[in-house]
Amino acid sequence: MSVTIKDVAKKANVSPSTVSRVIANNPRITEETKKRVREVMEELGYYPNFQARNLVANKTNTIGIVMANSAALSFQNPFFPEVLRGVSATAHANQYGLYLTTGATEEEVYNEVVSMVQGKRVDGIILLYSKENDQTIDYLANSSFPFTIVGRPSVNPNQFTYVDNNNIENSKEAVQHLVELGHEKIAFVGGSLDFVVSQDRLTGYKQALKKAGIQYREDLIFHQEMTASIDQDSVIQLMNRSEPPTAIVTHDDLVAYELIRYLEELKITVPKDVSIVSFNNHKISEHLRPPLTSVDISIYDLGFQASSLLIDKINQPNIQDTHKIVSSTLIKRGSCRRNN
Amino acid sequence: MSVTIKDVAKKANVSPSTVSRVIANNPRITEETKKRVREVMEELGYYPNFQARNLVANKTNTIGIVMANSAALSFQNPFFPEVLRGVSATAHANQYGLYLTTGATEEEVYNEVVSMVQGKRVDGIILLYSKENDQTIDYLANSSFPFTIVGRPSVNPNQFTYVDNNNIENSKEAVQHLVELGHEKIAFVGGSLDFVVSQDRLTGYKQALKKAGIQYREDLIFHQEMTASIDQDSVIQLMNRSEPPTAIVTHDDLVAYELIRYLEELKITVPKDVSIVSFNNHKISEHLRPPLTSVDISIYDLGFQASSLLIDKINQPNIQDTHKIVSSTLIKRGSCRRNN
DNA sequence: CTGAAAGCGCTTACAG
DNA sequence: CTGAAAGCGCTTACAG
Repeated sequence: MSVTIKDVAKKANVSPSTVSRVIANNPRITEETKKRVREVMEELGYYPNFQARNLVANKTNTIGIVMANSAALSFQNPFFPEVLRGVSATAHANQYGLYLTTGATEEEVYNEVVSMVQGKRVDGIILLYSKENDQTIDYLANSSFPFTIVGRPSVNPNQFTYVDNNNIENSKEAVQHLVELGHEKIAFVGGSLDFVVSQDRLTGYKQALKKAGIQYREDLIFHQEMTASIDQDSVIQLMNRSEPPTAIVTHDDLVAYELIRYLEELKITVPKDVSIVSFNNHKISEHLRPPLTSVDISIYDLGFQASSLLIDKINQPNIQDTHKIVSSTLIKRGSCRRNN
Repeated sequence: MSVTIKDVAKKANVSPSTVSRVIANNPRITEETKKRVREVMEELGYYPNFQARNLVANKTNTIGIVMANSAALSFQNPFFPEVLRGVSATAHANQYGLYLTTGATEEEVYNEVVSMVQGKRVDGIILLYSKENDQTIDYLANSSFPFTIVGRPSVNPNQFTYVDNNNIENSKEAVQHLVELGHEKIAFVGGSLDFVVSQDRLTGYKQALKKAGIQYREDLIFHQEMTASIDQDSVIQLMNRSEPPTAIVTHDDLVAYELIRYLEELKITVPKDVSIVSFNNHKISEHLRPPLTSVDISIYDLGFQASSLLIDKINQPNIQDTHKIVSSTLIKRGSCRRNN
């Protein structure tokens, strides 16, 4: 079998306890002993068994990453790799590994989370989403287990530690940009309203309209449930309205490009006939035609901060719940034009 | 503290061994006893401690995912989420979780892998890349630890279990497509030559040229080291050659679009002036302008199969090494045109 | 069909 | 400064 602490102890003529203390770099051990033990460890190729260590230390040095609903869908969301990149940076700097849920349904994800927590598979959890009436978040909230959320919790925000953008403000700004360009018929294509981010953006949209004295029209609002793809028929419907929009707000750049394509098939050109503002500012959006006006929500930072806050919580269990608002910027490019 | 097997045993008036057997659904336990024990487990909210179970069972039900060089760069590669989606599907179906490396350098990744293996943190490993002279792959090859590779190993392929596309053939086909359209000056923008996939595609490129009787020109070959972005200066250089290319093969769709943008700045239009064939067939490529001719390499499948093969290896340690070639298709779209 | 005991590989008071 | 012992929460031969 593998080399254990006993093998090292025997060969170095010390007790297993001493070897353990050398690994922990306990100051009460002589430098001399340490040196000798370390040489033997090297020689034998000793590596600590994580399971044994985790069991007694009650610590795993692992962060659990929980995706919304279905792993499969999350992987297709351009948000995911970028937020993970941010999470990974902090995790790595603090010697944490990453454990991913793979559940295909909300129910499965919930069960995975419960077993991660109760089974002590991870030291803390990052929820990559915030939605209403989510049993996973309810469970965590009642568990006193360290976790952070990417997104504003739907209720009692000051009882949670989370990171978020100011989504209401972002959306308001995006719409105001269109209003300033003379648009009044502005459609809104958002994600599922179960997600708080979608709710907030819709709120910002409404606020901007109100401020501009524009009547809110239900028939210009769309919500994409679940899928990462937009529905072509909805686009056709939308543009066949008696008063079709001259501008559209979408919730992701790739969705925006898909939309642009469908508009094109209807002989509608962006930005000539319709202006578009989007969210996420995908790396490729500045290089595409038309270059997309998009809100950069600092996805990397969201992940980075969520991970930092979580590690703080793990290390200081009684730390107060807090939140961080990550900055956003509206990047103006060629997908918007003054409405004549 | 948490509820343990002992608590359940006491309350159910059985021994811890029996509780353990109920968890394992051991057929030698009466249905009656099982029922009673399960009720108590439910009542007490018992969940098995993974660390303890893993320690004694010497099994973690976790797959380690190893990315090339740097986690940060891999996260930015569109290949990553899609291959992970495939891996996740099989893993989930077989009740495995996913553990991700976060290393920032090749050295760090190597150390993470060694400690994952020796520390028994995972049951098997999927290498998401194959490159030459890689200490990680060498280590795994000598360790008799279950692992699979996404990509053809650079040496002794039949001593490894891996999945791959037929990259030589794919590349050859892509180039032949351009040749058939009358192109002779065909540039090649590939990834770092350390990666076997890049080598194979270059080989396919050369084979296609040779077959068509076209002279190979070193000055039309570019390799992107590490980064996910193309270098604008290289594009300028390339197009300022005395005999600039009329067609370009790139290794990723998003790279292709970035390239197209830089060409545009030089007043070079795709496909009018230059045709482009790419790899990966990104979901968005059919919706963009120009729609990209791209080789669909079934990334999801690569992940799915790599994961399947790995789980087979974990369950049957003496299974023979094998490999799977995943199909690819050249998807013809609007980025190529006949050379006049 | 079930239990008592040993053990997985560590860590950590408790002694000395 | 170091060691012997107990214990983390499980599983699994070995008995009966």
